[in-house]
Amino acid sequence: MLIGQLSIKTGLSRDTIRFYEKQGLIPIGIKNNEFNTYKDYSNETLEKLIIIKKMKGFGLTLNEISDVLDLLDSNSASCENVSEKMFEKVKLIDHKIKELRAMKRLITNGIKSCSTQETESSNCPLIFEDIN
Amino acid sequence: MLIGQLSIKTGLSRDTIRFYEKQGLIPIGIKNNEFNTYKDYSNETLEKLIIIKKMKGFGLTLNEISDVLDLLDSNSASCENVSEKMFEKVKLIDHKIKELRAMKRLITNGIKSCSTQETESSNCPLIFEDIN
DNA sequence: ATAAACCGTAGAGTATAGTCAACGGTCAAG
DNA sequence: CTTGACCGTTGACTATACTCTACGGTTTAT
Repeated sequence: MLIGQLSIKTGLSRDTIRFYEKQGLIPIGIKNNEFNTYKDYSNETLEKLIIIKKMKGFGLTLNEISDVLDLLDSNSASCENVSEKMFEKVKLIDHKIKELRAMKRLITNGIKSCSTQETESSNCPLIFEDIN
Repeated sequence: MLIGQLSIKTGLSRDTIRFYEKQGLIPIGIKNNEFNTYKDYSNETLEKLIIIKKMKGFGLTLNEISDVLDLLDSNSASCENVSEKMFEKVKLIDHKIKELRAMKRLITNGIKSCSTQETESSNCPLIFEDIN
């Protein structure tokens, strides 16, 4: 099928599909018409795009999605292998959450030490004092 | 002082300092030597750079830091105003944490439904089935 | 005198994930 | 037969925060 059909069926824009094509997430469409330069895409490509959409919904980056699609291509997209990849992502998410919580603690501690000062000063210690 | 001194005193690279200068976070150094094109930076600029470093430690973006420095420039860097800015950031952080937790839930639910299947299939439902 | 160290500017490159515009060929409908 | 809808490619642009290179002038030390 042509890229327009792919776009309608997936809800992805043509530009986005072409971008994924260029990134190697989906195979390059085949030009098999002797009268034009239109590319033809297979049902497998459509399925890959649907998978990409789902994985994006999980918050995976395109690189991470690429890894999952590689499993598919090597016929090793078993629950075990896929779960493993997904678990790696969960660990990354946990790490980011920890970072954000540390950041928040740092700031709220700063605010606390700050609000005990008189508010009239235009030299708030939160920005002037050494890192606490 | 010259940029090299600024760099030594802050631990920021010259390139980074020049980048901040171009971004308007610090004022542009003044060329006041008639024999060269070297720029001179004030102590206020040095202090701003130190503040930038501290705010980066809090995880603020350069845009957010710019807002804080603006408070400083308008002589309104009171605890109240600074705390308000910081609290905005905390709200953003909370929002991101929520997003990440939702992402994690989605994935772990997927993994759970997946691991109940036999692991031999190379068509893991986690990537093939409709979004659950 | 010359080499090292420093200063300046402009512009390209990094990663992420597209989006948009320009330009040109093709296909289907009225 | 022409208009609109579709297709292709290339390249620029968005935001974030730098980093690096190239090129050329200056200052300092030996």
